[in-house]
Amino acid sequence: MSEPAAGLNSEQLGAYFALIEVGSLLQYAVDEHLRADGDLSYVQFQILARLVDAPDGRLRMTDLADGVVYSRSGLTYQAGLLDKRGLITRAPSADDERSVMVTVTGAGRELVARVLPGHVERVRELLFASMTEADLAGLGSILGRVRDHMRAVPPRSAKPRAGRKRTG
Amino acid sequence: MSEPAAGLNSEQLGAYFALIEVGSLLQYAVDEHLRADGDLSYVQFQILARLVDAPDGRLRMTDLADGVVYSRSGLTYQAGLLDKRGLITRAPSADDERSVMVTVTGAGRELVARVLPGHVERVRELLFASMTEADLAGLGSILGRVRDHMRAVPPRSAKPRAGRKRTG
DNA sequence: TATTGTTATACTCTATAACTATA
DNA sequence: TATAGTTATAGAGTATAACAATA
Repeated sequence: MSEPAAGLNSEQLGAYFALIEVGSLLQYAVDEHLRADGDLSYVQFQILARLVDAPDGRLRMTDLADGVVYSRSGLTYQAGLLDKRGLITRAPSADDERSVMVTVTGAGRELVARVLPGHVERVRELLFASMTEADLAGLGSILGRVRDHMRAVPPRSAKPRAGRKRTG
Repeated sequence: MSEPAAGLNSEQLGAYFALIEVGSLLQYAVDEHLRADGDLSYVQFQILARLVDAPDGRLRMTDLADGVVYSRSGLTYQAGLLDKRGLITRAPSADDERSVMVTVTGAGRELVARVLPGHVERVRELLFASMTEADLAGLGSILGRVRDHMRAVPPRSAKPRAGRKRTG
């Protein structure tokens, strides 16, 4: 990597490493907080947060999996844990008997509300404390476009990110 | 999170989510490639890459752990895997008999050289393809400063504390 | 005593494949 | 046949604590 790196100049390489490192450190920090403060993994928090944001606090398993980028079985596992703790409920959908609707319970909402302040506090402290207004605008703009691009790029393996099952 | 989020404005929230998502998608993509192309996890690749960059291709276990931000035992586990595959060697340090020096082997260097082109290709395709020169300069500058800040921030109470004090 | 690293162990998480049931 | 989800299972990875050796 001290070499030209066969396609990335040193400025790109630096930005790439910084992005990976910042993302990792940030995730590590918030994950630590969520576990200590709410006994939640980051994934579990994301699931709950999505539900809290959803109309009626309800989403199909598949929609959740699409968002969290998990295998179905992985989501079933996590949903099982959240269900056991009374943070969500699961019931067959009325529209489509194959589907399962996941709903946040009051306890789930309360837990999210409880950990959210500390969560955003960490984020602000780590990510935004050292940024100017211009930095924030620039970062948001650039990363927003990058994200859109990433989502648009067809996955190499040519299958939808949602259910990536190797060989079905 | 549809609420004011108790401390982050919507611009900050958007930047935060974009950062997490971009970082995750990027890591997922390169990890997938490294496994398919070199049977390496991202962590293993990082270890090898650091060694390739180090003088004489050698580093102490502790220095590696510091860089990769893992527990010692985790690094020992990963080093064991790489050692078994002949990609690194381990030997007691001459300076300090407690230390273990890790060295990349020729096979290790070859493997890194083999996967690197595809690796950077993915990064360019996903991360840089949609960015302008100005974007790159801005992103590198901002994230570089954020990383320095994150590294400088004293880690919150490690863990043993039940209720975290020391809010600043 | 503090530091370096390994080992033993337990646990979390994720993915694959086989399965059921609905469409 | 295709889709939605669960289950069984297996494997990778990580953290903790106990440990040995060296400083």
